[in-house]
Amino acid sequence: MVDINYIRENREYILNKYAQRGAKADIDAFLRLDDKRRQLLQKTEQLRYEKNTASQNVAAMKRKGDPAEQEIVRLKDVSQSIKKLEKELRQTQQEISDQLLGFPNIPHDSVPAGVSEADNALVRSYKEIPHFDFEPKPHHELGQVLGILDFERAGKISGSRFCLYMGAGALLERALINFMLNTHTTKHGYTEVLTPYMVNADSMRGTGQLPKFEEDLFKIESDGYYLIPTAEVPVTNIYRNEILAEADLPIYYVCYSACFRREAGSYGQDTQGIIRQHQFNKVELVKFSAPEASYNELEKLLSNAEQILKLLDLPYRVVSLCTGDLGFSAAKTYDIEVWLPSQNKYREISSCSNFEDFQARRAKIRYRPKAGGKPVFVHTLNGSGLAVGRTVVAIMENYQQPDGSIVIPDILRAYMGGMEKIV
RNA sequence: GGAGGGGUGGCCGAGUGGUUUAAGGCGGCGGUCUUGAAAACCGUUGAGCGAAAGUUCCGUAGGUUCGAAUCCUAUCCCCUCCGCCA
Repeated sequence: MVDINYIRENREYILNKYAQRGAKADIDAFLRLDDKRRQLLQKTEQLRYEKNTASQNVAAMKRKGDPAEQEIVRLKDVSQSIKKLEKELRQTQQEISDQLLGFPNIPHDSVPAGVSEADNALVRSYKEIPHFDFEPKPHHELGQVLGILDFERAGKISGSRFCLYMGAGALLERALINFMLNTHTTKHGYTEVLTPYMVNADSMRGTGQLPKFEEDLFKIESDGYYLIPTAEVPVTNIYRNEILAEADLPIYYVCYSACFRREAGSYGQDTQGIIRQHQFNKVELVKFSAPEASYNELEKLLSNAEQILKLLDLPYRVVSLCTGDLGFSAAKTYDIEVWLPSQNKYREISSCSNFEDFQARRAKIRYRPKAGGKPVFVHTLNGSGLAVGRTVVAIMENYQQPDGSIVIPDILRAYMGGMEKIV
């Protein structure tokens, strides 16, 4: 959520930034509504003041035994007016907050301007694009031949965009989860958490999935719960409606979770293999930071995620998303893209974002400055560290051998009972 | 699923229609005293909106009333017992 005062005071700047984003937001209509609200509020409070003081008089008169009927009759009118005004005020406020919840975050000034993926800026890349002496196969072919991925039976059990891992495939997925968690907890200073996979609507609103992106979520209609599309939701909401101490910051959490996405509107994309699934595993990094430190924390978080790919020795590049490609809640996002030989291109495997106070404002996550004074909204950040299924894809494709077997990266062997190769 | 009990400030806890403008305690902060500390004593101590006056907030949302923490309705959460259950 964007600060309403900030909108009031920086109309031009925001119009410009939203234009860069390609966001449709009628700021002027919004500001007119805000004016109306403040007028209503003033009138209401005046009347309430009158009511409160007069009510005390009635109480005093009654105590003394004086007749108060005349005053009571007059107050009846005042009370009616207040109710009318309050109703109008409530409606206006609701309208304002509805609109405000629909406004996207404002891109940071360091974000490159652009309209689409093609305008994203390359930050750096790691490792040469590998050359194969044979035609590299896609992971789903390799997986089916090796008997570690079974899409047909997954379709029978659930439907399309689900997958069934067998044997060494399941073990590889589990090994990666453990490897990632261990690396982030022991080398990068994150605290491990394990959260619910079903959350309420307030949590979804807090991180920005609701109200705008309901169609992307799985909902448990009978109970009003939503399946989390990322651990970002439950982990960020740990501190919803709380005031932290400045000494608590920064907070680093790492969380493994299954993630659930409806993938509405992506029909026909990545229909083969496990690139795009309704359910997938992810290890997520989440940070709560003081505002002045958050961009430095973003760089550190990004390099923590990159470290996983370096340890697995997979080729990747980092891009800074342009204004037009930025997600709704993010002020700045780096994507890490891993090389997939079968597609002959880089594919997203992690997305690392600074949300500044956009989520904190929605979720009311604040801290009290050491120096004293009013509570301040924290900055929230998160990034995949990494998407596990896509890491499996990258390993299978980059470590495949001419005979269709897959060499296990050194660092993972200890997590797989010493296994060196999937044959 | 059934029966009961309960949600009040950072925490505990009083408050069943009108000086509650939320008592009291703990904790925190400041001070007195002290070589320093503890103890004791004194003071202070929530959030939102507003330039301010002021106003709102007692789980949440409605309602009754001139007036609601207090009464009514709905709803969420927590606890106890019973049933079911990994």
